[in-house]
Amino acid sequence: MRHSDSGCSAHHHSCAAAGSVQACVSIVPIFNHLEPVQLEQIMETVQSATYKKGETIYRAGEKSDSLYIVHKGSVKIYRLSASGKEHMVSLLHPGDFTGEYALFSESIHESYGEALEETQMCIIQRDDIHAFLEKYPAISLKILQEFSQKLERSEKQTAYFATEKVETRIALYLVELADKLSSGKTVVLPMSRKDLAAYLGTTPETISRKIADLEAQGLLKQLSKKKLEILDVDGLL
Amino acid sequence: MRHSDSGCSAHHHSCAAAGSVQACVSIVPIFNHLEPVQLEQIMETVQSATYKKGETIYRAGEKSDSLYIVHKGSVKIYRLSASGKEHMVSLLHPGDFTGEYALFSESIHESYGEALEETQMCIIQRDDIHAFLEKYPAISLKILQEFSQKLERSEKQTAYFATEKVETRIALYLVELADKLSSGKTVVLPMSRKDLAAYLGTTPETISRKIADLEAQGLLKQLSKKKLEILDVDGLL
DNA sequence: CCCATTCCTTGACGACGGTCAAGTTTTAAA
DNA sequence: TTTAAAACTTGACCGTCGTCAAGGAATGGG
Repeated sequence: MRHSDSGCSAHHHSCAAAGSVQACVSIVPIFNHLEPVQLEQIMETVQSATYKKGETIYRAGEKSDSLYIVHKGSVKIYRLSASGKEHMVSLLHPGDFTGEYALFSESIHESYGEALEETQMCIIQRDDIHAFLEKYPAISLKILQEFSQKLERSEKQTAYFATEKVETRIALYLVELADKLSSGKTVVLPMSRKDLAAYLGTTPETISRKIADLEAQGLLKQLSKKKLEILDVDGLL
Repeated sequence: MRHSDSGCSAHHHSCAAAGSVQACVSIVPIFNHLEPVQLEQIMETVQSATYKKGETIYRAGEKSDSLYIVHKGSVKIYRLSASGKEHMVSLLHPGDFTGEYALFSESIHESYGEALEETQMCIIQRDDIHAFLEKYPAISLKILQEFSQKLERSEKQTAYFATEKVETRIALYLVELADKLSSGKTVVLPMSRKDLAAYLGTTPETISRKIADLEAQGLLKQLSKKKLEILDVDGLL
């Protein structure tokens, strides 16, 4: 097992030896089913890094050779199109990970990772992951499960873009959010209009307008910029 | 290893015991690196089925518990949106597979599979696959590679839909096709305008119009309905 | 070969939503 | 707290593209 320390000395973000990193590994679905002994082995190889709000974690074009797990904070993954438009791929919270592509083929990042707040990441090198997979094949199955779920969601997402108009995509997003939070009927938007637009493939202006329209139709109510009360779920669909 | 014969007796498509199924397994990237002995074991568990043009292989809502590998012919995978619009997810050719989601979690199909011509499929049951993965962990790595590639492509696809307008998507599709076929500058569209529209998230009318526009701009030339000569790759991008 | 069906193309029209701009509110930094 | 910057909203305008409709081309079965 290689104890690489690359990625720390040469960067401006702060790094730490694996200290309270334990939680980081044990909250990830990929690893959280493992025996304590195995967990400990993995934790020995984990790098930790913290990023300030707005700081870039990786950028498109850079070599990609590690798995990033969010420990604390949140991370925005986005792509830039040839025409310079931003598309947000996903928003990562503690326990989520990124960099999967790198694990199984030499590759470079096609997306950007950016901390949305003070964020701590756990980083595992590809070679270390490979060693674990050989040692504990059960991990492969877990990763395969995660991958197939991600794939399923990504294809569903693509289908939405291909077949639904913006208003429908926004409505679907709000309903999905309400389901996920299951916080009654009040939804808290987890990001700015700009980011939401980048996620849903539209513009901040259209988001504002459509939410206003939905409110005018009596389907929801804006409690504040970020807080919406869903009044009629079926009407939204 | 279980030798299920479900899916044959009860259906109207024709089935066959594993006969000339050998090629089927050995052409798949997932398996083609295995030893002959291992290949043979897998082949013993393979079901074979043939479908006529237009025949449905599986539909959304059905239980999903096998991996489908295309042996001969071609298959269209598509989704139907709530509003009834069709989105083509992919077009499968010999060596391609589908049904991956099912392999790692109890699940039902979210898409439809339809034979576009006389097609022969090889079918492997989930339980059999699982047994192989435990026996030969190397297969997991291969599948993980395939998955991460599919995931990468799917996210790129989503980004296109989110950020590019229809004309750009069509142009990008043509260029990609030209690259893949590497057949000089002549491209043969592998599907009808209707299917192409379902793939690119637009309508047959718009496809016709945009291709006509591109021709008017001198970027390509229609040799026939399905044959296009790319005149200016850079102009298309 | 003929006919019916499906596929493709083109036109007219309008809706959806992107862009630009201006004004307002919120946020964060000094 | 004050001030600058960023975020949000709303209006006006217009380009892109989806819809509906009609005519022509290609395809396949009898």
